[in-house]
Amino acid sequence: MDYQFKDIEQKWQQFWAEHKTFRAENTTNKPKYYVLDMFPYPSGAGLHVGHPLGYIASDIFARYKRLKGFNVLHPMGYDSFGLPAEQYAIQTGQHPSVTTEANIATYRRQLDQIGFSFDWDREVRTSSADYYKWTQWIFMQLFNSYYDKDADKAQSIAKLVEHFENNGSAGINAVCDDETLTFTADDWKAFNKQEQQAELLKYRLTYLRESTVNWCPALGTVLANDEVKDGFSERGGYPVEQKKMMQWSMRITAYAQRLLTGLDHIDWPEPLKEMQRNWIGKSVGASVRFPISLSPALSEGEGAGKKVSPNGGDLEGAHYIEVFTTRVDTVFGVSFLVIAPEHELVAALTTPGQKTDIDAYITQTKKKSELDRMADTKTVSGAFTGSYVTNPLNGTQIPVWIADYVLAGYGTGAVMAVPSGDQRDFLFAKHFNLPIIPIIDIQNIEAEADPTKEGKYINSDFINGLGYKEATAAVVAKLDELGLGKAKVNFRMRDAIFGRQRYWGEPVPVYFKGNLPYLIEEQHLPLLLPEIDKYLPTESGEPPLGRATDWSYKPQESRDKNQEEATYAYELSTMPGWAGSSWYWYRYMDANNDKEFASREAIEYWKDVDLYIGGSEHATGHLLYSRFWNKFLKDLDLVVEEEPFKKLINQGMIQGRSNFVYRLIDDEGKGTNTFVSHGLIKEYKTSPLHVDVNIVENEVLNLNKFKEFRSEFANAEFILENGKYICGVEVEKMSKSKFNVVNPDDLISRYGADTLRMYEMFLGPLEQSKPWNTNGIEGVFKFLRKFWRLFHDAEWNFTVSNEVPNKAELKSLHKIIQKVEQDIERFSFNTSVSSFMIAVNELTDLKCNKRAILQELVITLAPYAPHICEELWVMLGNPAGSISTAAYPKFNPAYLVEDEFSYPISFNGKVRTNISLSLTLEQSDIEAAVLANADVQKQLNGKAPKKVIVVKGRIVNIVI
RNA sequence: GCUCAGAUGGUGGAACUGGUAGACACGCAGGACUUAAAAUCCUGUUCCCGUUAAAGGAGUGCGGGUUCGAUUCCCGCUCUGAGUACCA
Repeated sequence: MDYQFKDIEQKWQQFWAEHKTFRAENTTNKPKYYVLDMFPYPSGAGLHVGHPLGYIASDIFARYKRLKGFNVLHPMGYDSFGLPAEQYAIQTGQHPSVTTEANIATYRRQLDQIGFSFDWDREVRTSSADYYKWTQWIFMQLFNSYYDKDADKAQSIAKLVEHFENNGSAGINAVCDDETLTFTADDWKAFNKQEQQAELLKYRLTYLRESTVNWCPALGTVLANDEVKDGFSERGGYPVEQKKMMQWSMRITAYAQRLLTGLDHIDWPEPLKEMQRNWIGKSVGASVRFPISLSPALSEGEGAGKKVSPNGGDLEGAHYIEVFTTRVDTVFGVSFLVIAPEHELVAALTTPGQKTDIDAYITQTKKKSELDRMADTKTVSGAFTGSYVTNPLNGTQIPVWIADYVLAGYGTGAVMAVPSGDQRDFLFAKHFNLPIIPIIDIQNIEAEADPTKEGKYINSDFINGLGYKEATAAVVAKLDELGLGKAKVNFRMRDAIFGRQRYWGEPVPVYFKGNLPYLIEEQHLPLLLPEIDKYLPTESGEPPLGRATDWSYKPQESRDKNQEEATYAYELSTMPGWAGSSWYWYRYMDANNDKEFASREAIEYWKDVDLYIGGSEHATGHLLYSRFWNKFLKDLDLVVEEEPFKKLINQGMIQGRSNFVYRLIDDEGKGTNTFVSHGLIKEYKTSPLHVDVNIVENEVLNLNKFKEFRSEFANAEFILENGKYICGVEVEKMSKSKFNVVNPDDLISRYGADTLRMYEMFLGPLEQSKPWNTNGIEGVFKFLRKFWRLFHDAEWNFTVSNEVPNKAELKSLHKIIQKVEQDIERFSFNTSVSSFMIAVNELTDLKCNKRAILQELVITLAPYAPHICEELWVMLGNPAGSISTAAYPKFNPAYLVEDEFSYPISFNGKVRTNISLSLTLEQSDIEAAVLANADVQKQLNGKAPKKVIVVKGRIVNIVI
């Protein structure tokens, strides 16, 4: 029979499912290998050809590792909580679980027909209660923990309570919202329960606090920083504004340093690590305190000499402005201070004379949206508060300004401005006519600031004449001595906002008593998502869960006593999309466990993910949060590895490749029904028009299908070149509106899954982004037919011989055995596909149908094209399904050695002659033979060579 | 602006640590088979010059360098893509 891919693929997919061929065991003697894909959000659109790219690569790798004798865990699931299902529910009233279910069914069907070797017994769905029970459970562990800086790990909150009871706040070195509050053990005991809870909330790793959040009015919810791109929501592209709200947050900042150092120990792409480093944004510098001076107006007369703010307001104990700087060495160049318009001391620092200016400026800043503020980086603006601070090192009076280029959210929201060394400060100083003090001898500050670290300091008191390093050390030491500054590390990363005002997410297992959050009892997990009638926020602006009729908690004690009155309202917001995906790889280890999130045994066996394949768009979201949760779970000794994903590969994005037709424009400028082929558009006036890529083949438009494409084209006429209509091409995002979506289902029904799998790999390097282009899939399909033909005679009868293979055949086979092994280990699947084509071409030329060769070839190809290989494997007389546990053929380098070899010799770098030599010659003989060769002698022309270059025992170049 | 990645035929792309650039595939051209088409198979295909065959020259974004020898290493530049952006 000819190659009938449809029958073959259906047969084997069914076989694998029925026999659970790819089930992974948690107990075996084999070494483990965990291959993970980023699980998909099941969207309504289904899969397009870009989605399976990474899955195919990981599947090849997983199948290959099985052949190499590993017990491979290769699971799949769905990240099924999320916005689109909810938006759809709002529009249609359809419950999100219904759409989600339907979408999962589509995904499953599409995944199955590509022939992946997933262990479906371990499937997880983040939206199913037996999964999110454990997401809620981990939330509870976070709530019950604080970060101990001395131990550098998370600890139980009970330990903190114990410490407070015995020692008060003294001796606690923990990550906390408000480090200034101190109390004794007696104070603590005197606090009532409410006050104690309020204090503990400042330490908990997940906590509730009023914070500025990214509020998206269109979506009616807050978004995390990584979900906002350029002032718009990542999903939907709606505008995002800043708003103060009580919000759940995750204290990821406690882990900033560990998240940073951990990057050095994992095998991830460097660009991705770099993105995480930038996101964490560590800067090493110093904090410096500038004592607030009396305003000149108040330095005489009534109130003179009193530590009050210039406008008579209370400074609440703050007698200085604290700034963060990475260039403390430039402190003598400070000519003004700038604080953010939102800075808490602005009101207190504003003198009566400056009040109008400052108020006007603040109003103006507030009006500017976040987006304008970002776009407008050219204009210099600001206002003088009227107040001064004192330079702690030389007593200079320094004016305090406000300006929106200083961000309230970073550092202390205040900067010391050094116009000679910082360009923004320079522009500000020029604009407002403030002094610019040169502080380094080689500085050139004619036209712009010069941030050099070379040269010697000038105008800088005790560091004059020093270099950068010594100066920095000297300044830090001096500030430390004065108690006005110290070395400090600052991180850009903020705590992650954890609450979402949405319905379709995990309910937060928390109820409120006296406005403070308390955890529900563990035996009441999971806290099920309630049914509601509509998915919009309530009329009073509460999140959708506010619509639930019985959304309140009865603690166990009141349940026991059957007390009706003791019920407490549950939290109304739900968890963000990243909650469920921040630990899912552990669930796969023990997916059906209803006692624990995963058993200790399972975790100790599988440990971590050996290979993770997914897109780089998750760099600062999922991949960072996952590392954070993993480290937390490690601190609690619930998991065994510090980092969850040992090796990570980013598959490139598949872009769309749009085709265009060119409509002829008539003299009046109106579009006609005539279309001009791409090569001729310069000679006509035309306008481009997207055309469905599925009716274009190798840029040639199928004219009949085009006439059916839209009714208006039924009578279309064409101006052709060489009898064909050639379409234009452009690379764009894959989207329905651009008619460039290629559906894997179509390709599979035309060419089969094996062809699709190999073609996706053949397209180019896995990690490179590239436009999808179906041109060329024929080549892979032809290859598989050729491969099939190797096992058959001219009448398509299965015919293999038991003859002993000859040297040429063994050479072809072992070349491919070695190549595939090397390529898979290097993740360069595309060149392997080429090598298969070469091998099969060679064996076809040799008319080789020998069992010994073909059997091994089938195993080698099986990870790429599993269906056809399973079929041939059985035809070769092996038991069905056993190919997945076969052993990868052993490479024997002896077969690659040739009897005779030929290679080129260059003279002065130019190739002049080709030489053939017998391998029976000894190494030394080879060199002599080359020099004695007639062609070589002719080139040398009787002279002795100046130099002879030998590479791997061969003379490759002779310098005359 | 900063950080990172990249630039090789008509196209996708090969070339592992510097050693015959363009593997493999697509496309294109020619041929075989066929009444014809499709499918299949064979041959050619970096460019220039030339041709019966040859022989020669140039060539991996641009300019320089190191080297017997550079797509590969170094310096400078141009362009493309990605991330990030008043981060003090």
